[in-house]
Amino acid sequence: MYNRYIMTVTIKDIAKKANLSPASVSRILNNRGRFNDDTAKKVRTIAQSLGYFKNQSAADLSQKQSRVIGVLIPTAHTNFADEIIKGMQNKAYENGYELLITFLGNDHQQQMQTVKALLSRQLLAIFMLAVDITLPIHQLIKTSNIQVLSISNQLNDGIPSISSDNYDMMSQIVNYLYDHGHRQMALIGSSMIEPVVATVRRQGFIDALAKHNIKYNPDFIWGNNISYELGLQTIPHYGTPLPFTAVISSADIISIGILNGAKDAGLQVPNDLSIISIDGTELTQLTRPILTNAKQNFQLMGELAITALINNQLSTNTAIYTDIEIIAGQTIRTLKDS
Amino acid sequence: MYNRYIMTVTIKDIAKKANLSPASVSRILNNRGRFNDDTAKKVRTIAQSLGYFKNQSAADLSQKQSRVIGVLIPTAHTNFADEIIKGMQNKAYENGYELLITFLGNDHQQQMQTVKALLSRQLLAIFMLAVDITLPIHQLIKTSNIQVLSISNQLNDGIPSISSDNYDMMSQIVNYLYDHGHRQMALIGSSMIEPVVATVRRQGFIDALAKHNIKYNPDFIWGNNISYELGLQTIPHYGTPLPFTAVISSADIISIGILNGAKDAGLQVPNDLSIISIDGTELTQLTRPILTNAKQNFQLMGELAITALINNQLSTNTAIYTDIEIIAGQTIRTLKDS
DNA sequence: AATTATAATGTAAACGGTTACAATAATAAT
DNA sequence: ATTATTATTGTAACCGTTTACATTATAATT
Repeated sequence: MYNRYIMTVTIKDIAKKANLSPASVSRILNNRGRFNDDTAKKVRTIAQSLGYFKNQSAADLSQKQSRVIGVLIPTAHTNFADEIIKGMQNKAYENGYELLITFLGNDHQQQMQTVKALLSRQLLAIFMLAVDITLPIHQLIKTSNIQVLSISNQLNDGIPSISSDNYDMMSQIVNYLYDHGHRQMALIGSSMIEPVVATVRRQGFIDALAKHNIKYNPDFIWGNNISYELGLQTIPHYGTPLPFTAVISSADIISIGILNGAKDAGLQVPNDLSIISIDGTELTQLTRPILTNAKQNFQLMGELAITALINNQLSTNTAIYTDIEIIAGQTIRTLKDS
Repeated sequence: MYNRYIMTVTIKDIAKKANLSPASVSRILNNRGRFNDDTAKKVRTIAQSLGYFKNQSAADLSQKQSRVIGVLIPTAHTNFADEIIKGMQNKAYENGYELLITFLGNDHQQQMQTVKALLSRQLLAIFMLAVDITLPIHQLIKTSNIQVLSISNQLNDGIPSISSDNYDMMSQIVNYLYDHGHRQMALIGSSMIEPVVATVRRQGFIDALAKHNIKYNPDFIWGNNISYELGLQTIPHYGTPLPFTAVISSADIISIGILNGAKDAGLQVPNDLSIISIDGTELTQLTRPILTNAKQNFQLMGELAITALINNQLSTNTAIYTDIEIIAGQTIRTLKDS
C-alpha cells in the first residue's frame, strides 16, 4: 500500500541545519525584523535545498489574521467575473494578499455550505462578484464580522459596493440613443423586483426618457432574468413590426439572443432594430454585427476593491462607482430627424 | 479610528459556557467520537448563539492535512473551466472536500507566486484545468510532494490526467466528416509543438485520414494558438475557393472566428464550408448557424477528478478518458457521393 | 580600554483545534 | 452490593509559525 505520509519540512528543520533558532529563520523567510544578510542567504539556500514550503495555516493561526480574501462567484456563467478577478489578482499580489475564489452553487443548501466553509477560514474580507445572496446567507456573513464588498452589483442593507453607477449609465445610454435619433426604446432584462440594480436601472431609464420628454411605456420594460433565451424571445414577444426602434439589453448574453432572434424573424440589425448591450465583455466582439455596448470597467472594479480594502474604506453604505464607456459597434442605426 | 480587532469565538468559549472541556466540544462539533446527545444539542445551541466559526487553519494545522484541493485555472478565458469546476464542486462537497480555486496569471513571475502561495497551504492535491505549465513551475510542484492532476489537458512527465481521448476524438471526427462525404479537411489550431494534446490531435488526424486512404496534406494543419483571431484569419490564410470542404476547429472560440471570417469572405456555412468545433461549450449554441461540435464531457471530468482522488488513483502515468459526443448543429453539409 | 549604541539572535508563549489516553460517570451483570 | 462494561468527559501534548522581550555579539564612541 502506497504510503501517503509526507515528512514535511518545517522551519525547525531549517533552524537546526543552520544552527539558528526558528525565530530567526522565520524573520528571514518573511523579511521581517533584523537579520544578517549572510545568515539570510544561508537560510534561504537551506530552505530551498530541503524543499521547504511555508505552512500558511500555521502562520494564519499564529497571526490571528490571514491575508486571504474570499471571493464568491455565481456558478451561472458570468463572463465578466474573469475580468474582475484579473483586476483583483494583480493588485492583490502586489500587496501580499491572496484570493480564495469560490463558486457559489445555485442550490441554496450548497450555497450555505460554501459560505460556511469560506467563513471558517480567517478571512480578511469577502468579495462577492455579481452575486445576489439570499437573506439567510447574508445574515450568516454578517454574524461573522468579516468585511464584505459587493462588486459589480449593489445590494441593500448598506453592504458596500463597487459598481457602475447604474442610474447614470442608463442616462448615458438613453442620451446616446436619443442623439442617434431614437425615440422609442425598450429595456430588456431588468424587470426583476428584488435586485437593486434592476430597480435602479428601471428608474434611470424612466427618468432619462422623461428628460427628453418621452412618455414612458411600461410595456417597454420587459424580461425578468438574464439569459440567452430571454434575448431570443424578445422579438417574438413584441412581434413585428416592432413598436420601438432600439433596445437596451441588460447583458451581453441577452444581446446575442436578441441578435439571433432578429435573424430568425428576418429583421436586419441595425436597420430594423438597434441594440445597445450593457456589460461590454468580449462576447460583444464575437458577433456580426459587432455589438455597440455600454462597457463596464470590470477590471478597474477589481483593482479598486483591493485598494478600498487596503485603505480601510469598506464601511457601511460605501458605494464606489466606476465609469462606463459607450463603445460604438455596428448595431446602432442613426435615424434621420425623426 | 475604527477598530478592526475582532473577538473571535473559540471552542474554549463554548466549552466554558457549557461546562465542558474543549475536547468534548471539538468532538461534538465534528461529529467524531462519542458524546451525549443532550450535551451535543446544548453545545450546538451555544455555538450558534455565540456566532462560532471554526478556525480551519487551526484545524488544518492540528490534523497535519487539510481537505483542500487547489485548483489552477488559466486566466485566459477558457469557458469550459466553469463546467469542470461545477462537476468537481458537487462531488467535492459531498465528500467533505473544499476547493481552493486560483487563476493562474500569464506572466511567469506571477505564476510562480501563485503556485507558491498554493503550495504553502496544506493541500491534498492540485488540479490543473487546461493548464500548460512551464518547466520550473512543474518542478516546483514536484518538490512539494502534493498530488497533481491535469484535467482536460495531458501533460508529459507522467502527470496523471483526465481528459478526452484526443487521438480517438480525431478519429471520430474524421469519420463523421467522411460519412458526410468530406474528403478534404483541415485541422485548425493544433500545430503547436509543445503541448501533448496538439501533438496527439495531429497524429490522430493524420492516422484517421490514412484509414480512409486520404493522403495527408501538411498545409491542412495550421494555426499554433487557440484564439478568436486565429479563426478569423483562417479563411484569408487559405484564400477562396478553399482547398478543402471542411475544417476541424480545435476550440469553440476559433470556430466562431472561422464563422465570422466566412461571412466576411462571402462564404456560406455550411454550403461553402463545413465546420466542426472541438469542445462543445455553450458558445456553440450562440451562433447562427449553430456549430456542430465534438462535445467534451467537462463536467464528468470534474467529477471523476474527485473520485480518482478519493480512490487514490492519482499515480504516475494514470490517464483517465471521458467520452466525447458529436452534437449535430447546422454547420456540416452532406456532400453527395464525392 | 571601557562604555554605549546597535545589530543579530535566542527564548518562550501564544494562536485554536485535535486526539491518544486517562479518568470518571452511568449502566448492566453478577 | 459489588464488579464488569460501556458511555461520556477531561487532560495534556502537539501541529508550525510568529513575535514581544531578553540576551548576546558587534560596531561605534569616548
